[in-house]
Amino acid sequence: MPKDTFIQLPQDKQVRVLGAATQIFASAGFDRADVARIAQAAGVAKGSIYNYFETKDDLYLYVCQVGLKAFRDQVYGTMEPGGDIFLMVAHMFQAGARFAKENPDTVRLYLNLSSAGMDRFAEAIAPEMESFFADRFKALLGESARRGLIRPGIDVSMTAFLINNLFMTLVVAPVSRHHRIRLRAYWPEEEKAMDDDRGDDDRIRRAVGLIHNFLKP
Amino acid sequence: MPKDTFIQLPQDKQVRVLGAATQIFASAGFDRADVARIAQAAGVAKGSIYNYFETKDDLYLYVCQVGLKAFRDQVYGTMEPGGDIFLMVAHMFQAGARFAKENPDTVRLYLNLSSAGMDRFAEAIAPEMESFFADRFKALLGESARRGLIRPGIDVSMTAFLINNLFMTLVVAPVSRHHRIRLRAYWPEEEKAMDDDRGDDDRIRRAVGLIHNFLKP
Amino acid sequence: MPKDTFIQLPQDKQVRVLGAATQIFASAGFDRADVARIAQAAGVAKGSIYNYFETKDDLYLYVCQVGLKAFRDQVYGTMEPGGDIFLMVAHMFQAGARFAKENPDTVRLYLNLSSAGMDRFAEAIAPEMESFFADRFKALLGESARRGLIRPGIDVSMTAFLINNLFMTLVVAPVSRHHRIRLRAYWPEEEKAMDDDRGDDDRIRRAVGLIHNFLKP
Amino acid sequence: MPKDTFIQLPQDKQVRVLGAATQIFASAGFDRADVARIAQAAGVAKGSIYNYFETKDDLYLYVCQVGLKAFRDQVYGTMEPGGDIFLMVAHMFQAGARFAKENPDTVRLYLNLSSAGMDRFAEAIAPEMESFFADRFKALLGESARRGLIRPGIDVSMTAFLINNLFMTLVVAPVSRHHRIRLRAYWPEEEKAMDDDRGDDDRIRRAVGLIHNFLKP
DNA sequence: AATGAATGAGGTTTCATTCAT
DNA sequence: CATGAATGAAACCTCATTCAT
Repeated sequence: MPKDTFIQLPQDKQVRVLGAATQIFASAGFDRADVARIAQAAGVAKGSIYNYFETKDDLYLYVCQVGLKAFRDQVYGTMEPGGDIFLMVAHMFQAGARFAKENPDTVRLYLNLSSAGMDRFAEAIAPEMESFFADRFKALLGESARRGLIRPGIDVSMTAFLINNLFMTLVVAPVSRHHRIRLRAYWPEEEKAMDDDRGDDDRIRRAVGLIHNFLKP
Repeated sequence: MPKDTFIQLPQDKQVRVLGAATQIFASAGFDRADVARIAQAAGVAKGSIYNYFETKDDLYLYVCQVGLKAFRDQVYGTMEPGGDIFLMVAHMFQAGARFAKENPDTVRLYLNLSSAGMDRFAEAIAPEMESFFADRFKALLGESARRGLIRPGIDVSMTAFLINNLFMTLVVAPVSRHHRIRLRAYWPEEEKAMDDDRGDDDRIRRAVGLIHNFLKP
Repeated sequence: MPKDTFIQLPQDKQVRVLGAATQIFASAGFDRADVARIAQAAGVAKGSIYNYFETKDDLYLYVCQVGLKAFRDQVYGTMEPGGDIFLMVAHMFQAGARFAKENPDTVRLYLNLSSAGMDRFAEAIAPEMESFFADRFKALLGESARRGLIRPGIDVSMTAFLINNLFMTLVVAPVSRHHRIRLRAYWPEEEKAMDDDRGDDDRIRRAVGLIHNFLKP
Repeated sequence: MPKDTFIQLPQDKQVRVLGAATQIFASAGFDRADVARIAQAAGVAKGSIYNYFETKDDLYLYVCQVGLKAFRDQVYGTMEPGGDIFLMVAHMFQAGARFAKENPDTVRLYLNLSSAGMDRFAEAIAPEMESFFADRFKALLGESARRGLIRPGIDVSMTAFLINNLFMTLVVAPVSRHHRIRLRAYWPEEEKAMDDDRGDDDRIRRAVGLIHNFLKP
């Protein structure tokens, strides 16, 4: 959805623009994000942004798409129906945690999709995005069940959904202030270590263990 | 956080203001919500809103607090450390589903807390809100474990967290367009019945069953 | 088309706003006219203009309507089917000339309706405006013919049109630079007296005489 | 006023640029006309326009001059002091009508000269343009009067002016929406046939007849 | 000479908040 | 206390013009 102009830009300028937009959209939210500030942060003129994208909406959409594609590649990239589901789950949570640590702003863009007034973006981005994981993981679960690698009689859709929920709440959500507060409500002893990711890592490891126990035959 | 003026208002006017604000904040989001439109929808003058609340922020905060208190009362209200945890979980999911169906806008206000630019509201509202359930449910789990009513050796914090997550994703989240899209990715056959709550109810019932199986000794 | 807010304004503020808008629209044209400058000239805040009118378009439309109504009242006001057509024509040209001298900006607004990009305004204003004179004058001509007061066998529509054209080119048009240049092409000896209206008055008197000769039986 | 660059361009590119500019200036008006869109419509780069002309103003001026020269050649071209004034008038109205039908955009450019904010263009174009006809026609009238071919004692300037006015309002003006609305006010029965030129042609024929009657001795 | 990306001033419109009535 | 007009700071977007390639 960028104009050709943007596509033909030198890579580094593209990166600067997307980076600035990601950062500002993620911290201010779509409405409070100022295109002029994005331009300034990217080191280009305000008008140039509009040479690259039709509207602020378009810019937001594209920034999301690019960010979430990177996320998908890094996190779900290796998922194949014939793969080992236990390895897969472990990889997914670890890769997700790494991605979230390195690109918290991108992850925030995803979280914003659930907010009021963002429906148009959710509509444009979410269907493909969410189906990507759902379809693959359901296939993987089905194939694993058929081969007797996991507990028989499992509800494939529900299981895939629950695992993804765990992923969302443990890996994705913690980039937001609100979810960190939630976590603190359950593990108040970690209050001091807000910026310490060991708590996160530990929780993730335990969640992965829990899933393994739940899945194994 | 309203001014005294608001407190001393006739009940019905208070209700009108809070209702209008809830509806407009929930559908437009905080930034796009127009104080003038809220006033108009409430049938009061724009200036009156500022007789009742210091700022738009304050109004938002109070609307959230009132809404979420109602939510809490209705959903978690009966939770006591000595109660039956199985009944409690069942009640919580059912009451939550009913509340969400009857007050989707209030639930949306809660969801918005996770968005970019809403940190100040999360900060003000979430700690008490989240602890309310976390503390009580952890106590209930602890007491139940001590009395041998649930499977021994359970990780209390993690279990409470997971159950709350399930609640969030199955009961709370579906009020948002984005989450409905997510659900459709896992249960695409329900595509036609987007507005049909039978799917929701069924998922919730199964989730409650799942929790029971997980908890029972 | 103004909002109620404008209608309920003190007369003098209404006058100031309409006056400023007329002046600036007339001198700069719709596109180059800056709402901020209109506000400033009217001594109100920029935002206030938008309390009074939905859009710049609406403001323009209303300014035209008010101005042209005044024009109509002053120039065509006394026209009645049973009146004396010779007196009527004389009055019309004299009153028109006076109005144009006293309110050149209003007259310019009318001239602008013929320009590219102004179709939407022409569409909204012209039909009623033009029919007002056309209908009345055709009725007057018809009645006069029936009573034998004017030359028989006259083409009523064409005659009304031609008289109105004369009015337009001699009375209305001279407020524009372009038409003054046209006039100079036909009466170059008056070059010195660009701001002198004696030339205008003289032409108008002669035109009225010409019409009388043409009409009289 | 184009740069040499433009003059040395292949004919067809010149034609494309002038055609595109004419079309867009005429439909959008000077201010709303976008140089980029003109370039695109002409199939040249935006920057190239500025290789051809100093400014947008210059482009507009030149487009007008070229268009109006064509108009003049086609309509007034054959006018000579010794010619037959009756033939001349008939030719002028017919040729004008044909030109307006074939080049309405060019004619619109002329009409725009009377608008607010276009004075600088009127100043540059109109004096020569208007004098061209005025001088020649006055000479023709004078010569005809001297030779006794037309009614004696005629007011040459006023007559030339009135004939030109008729030409303007019947031949030139109908390219504008506003003037078509005016026409409809006088001949409402033609409402259905807005795009039908028979009404125009008929009116023009009658006007020519009227002029002949007026002029003939 | 041709191209089209870059620029930034400028313009319309919105809206939280104030304040006189 | 209610009202709603007034305010002006932003914010999105446009576009004439420049300039490096």
